[in-house]
Amino acid sequence: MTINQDTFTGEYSYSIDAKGRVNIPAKFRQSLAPENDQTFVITRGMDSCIWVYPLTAWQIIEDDLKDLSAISGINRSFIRNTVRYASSVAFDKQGRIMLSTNLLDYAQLKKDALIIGMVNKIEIWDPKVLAKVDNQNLEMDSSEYDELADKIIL
Amino acid sequence: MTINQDTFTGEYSYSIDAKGRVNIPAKFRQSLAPENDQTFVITRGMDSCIWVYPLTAWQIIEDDLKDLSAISGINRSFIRNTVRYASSVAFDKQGRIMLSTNLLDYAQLKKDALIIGMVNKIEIWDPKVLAKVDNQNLEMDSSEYDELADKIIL
DNA sequence: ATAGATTATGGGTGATTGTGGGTAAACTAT
DNA sequence: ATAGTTTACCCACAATCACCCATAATCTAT
Repeated sequence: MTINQDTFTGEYSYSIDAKGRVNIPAKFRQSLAPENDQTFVITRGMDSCIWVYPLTAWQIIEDDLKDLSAISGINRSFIRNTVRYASSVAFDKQGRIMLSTNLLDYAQLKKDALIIGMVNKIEIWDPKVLAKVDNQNLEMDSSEYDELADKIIL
Repeated sequence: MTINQDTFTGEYSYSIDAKGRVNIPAKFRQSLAPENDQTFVITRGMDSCIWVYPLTAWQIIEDDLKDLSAISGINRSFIRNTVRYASSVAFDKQGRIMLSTNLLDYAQLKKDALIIGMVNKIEIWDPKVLAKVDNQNLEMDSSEYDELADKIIL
């Protein structure tokens, strides 16, 4: 039950209420380190989903970004698309966070939300959108995939 | 009887109760190293079965995944597919773990469960499903087998 | 073989969790 | 300022889960 702190795994399906709130799975809340002060940073993901970081993890990303110059296009793109939409949110007494309409639109979220632990962060997906992306990934060149699978032995 | 820690062999047949709980064979619980805190990580296996890892073994996998940059799409997809169905579970005072309906459905488990030691992990099968897969494997020639091993991730 | 311990399986109950909604404070734009 | 809107905080309730106890079957050691 006590996994590594600030580490998230598993898939959970929740619903977004009329006010734009989603529940953060209890397991995720429990593994969130106390230093985070029950706070996450939500932002646009690089896929059509919302990324949710523990506050302290995000602070490290910000520090790293300060050291990056804008020479690399990927850096500029990352800063523009990711940092730009980031905001910190604490969860309420019921364990929910509020999502801005901006982020909801970006991730095409309506009623149902799929919350997936991605080890160091959390992703919030619309189920249909994720299914589509999954299919696209199946068609992707698998040699890189095999390389990864060689490194990480299950 | 001094076996290696976190090493599992043998086949046991158990029943899943109405609440979705299965017993972990006493021998397996005893060989689980104390650092695991009586905790396993369960996830989808290859074929229609559930994989059960000692917690510390899974943490090594997670640590490897943490080193992958999320800028690469293939990395994100790999991480997502690897951890998506994983969750950590401690066994209760009677030595049982709870299986989510998601995993039960995936492995087509109903009442009877076959628990098999796979050296570094444990597999949970529905007896009929395993029998079918065994037959398929007999019909497969070894060249197909090798090809598959290259393609299938994990 | 017998007694004691361990194991497998079932169930009960209080606590937690997910979800909805209410209300008052804070903010916006006229 | 005022009306309208949004946000923060509170309460409620049903469903689920964690934790405890009970019992029968099996194993262990004398």
